[in-house]
Amino acid sequence: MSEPRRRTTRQRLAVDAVLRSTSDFLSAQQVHLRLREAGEGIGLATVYRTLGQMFEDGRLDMIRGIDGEAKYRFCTTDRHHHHLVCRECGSAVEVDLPGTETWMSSIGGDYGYTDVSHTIELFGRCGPCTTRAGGDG
Amino acid sequence: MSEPRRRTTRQRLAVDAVLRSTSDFLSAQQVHLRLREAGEGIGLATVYRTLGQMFEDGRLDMIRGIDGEAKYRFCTTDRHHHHLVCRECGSAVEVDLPGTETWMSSIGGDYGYTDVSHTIELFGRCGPCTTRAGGDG
DNA sequence: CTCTCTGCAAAACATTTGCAGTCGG
DNA sequence: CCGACTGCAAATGTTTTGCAGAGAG
Repeated sequence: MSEPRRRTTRQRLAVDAVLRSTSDFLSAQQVHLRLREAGEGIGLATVYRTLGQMFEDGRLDMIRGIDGEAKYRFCTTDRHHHHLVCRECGSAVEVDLPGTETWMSSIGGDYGYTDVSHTIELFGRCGPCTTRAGGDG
Repeated sequence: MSEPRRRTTRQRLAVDAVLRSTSDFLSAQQVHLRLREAGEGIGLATVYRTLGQMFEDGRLDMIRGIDGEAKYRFCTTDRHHHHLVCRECGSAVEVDLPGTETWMSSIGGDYGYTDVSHTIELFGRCGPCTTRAGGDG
């Protein structure tokens, strides 16, 4: 029942550092690539395992990209919140959707559902990318 | 430019029938399994291709399950809407979230984002499953 | 010393693609 | 007849797992 103790290893610190160095969501593959580029010797499997553990420990936010791959980022707050992610450059901002929690739960109740959770993801084009893209997609 | 003509084949009709026989979201694998069980000779690839085409033609709704796999269901309405899916049995109901479209767009605008789209998925435990599960999760 | 963590490669999965034969219109 | 459709299997790409050795506490 009790979760195993987590050790402080170089690999773990490296993954931690990569996530801290950006505010964007990164997939395990992306984290692994950055680590390799930085000269850190680390296996892909280790990155997957580490990310998964950090997520379970509640230290990371996880969203699913449009293709369904998991992407992670450090939690900025401990409150439940959502993200507005740029479809082009990947930058993301945390957005607060006041009243959503209550609203979603009540809707579930209307249909007789209990233990309702939700996934809300906003995708758009950020200011810089909008300017860059111009009027034609 | 013009999309290719779609032919009426036995396989296509079979996939169509499976989707019509339920109100739940089914993955390509699930559709394939049901077809096989029903004695329909059909390849997995064909199911994937057919489902993909039907989705492109706007005849199916697609959501991503918790594990990230694509699941499809017939569109009941042509309006944009969301789904409340039972985490245990997979049954789903379409829910209308009045004002959400406008709200989401305006939030995107607050952060300088344009062309904002959203993904909202509600997961819960339906009435029957709640009763069945009791107090222990 | 003990037990978690690591790396590598194979495994497990979902989904896509190449190709030659089939069949709808 | 023409070419879209089909099945199969190989190819892809992501994530998980088995196992023996390394290192944290």
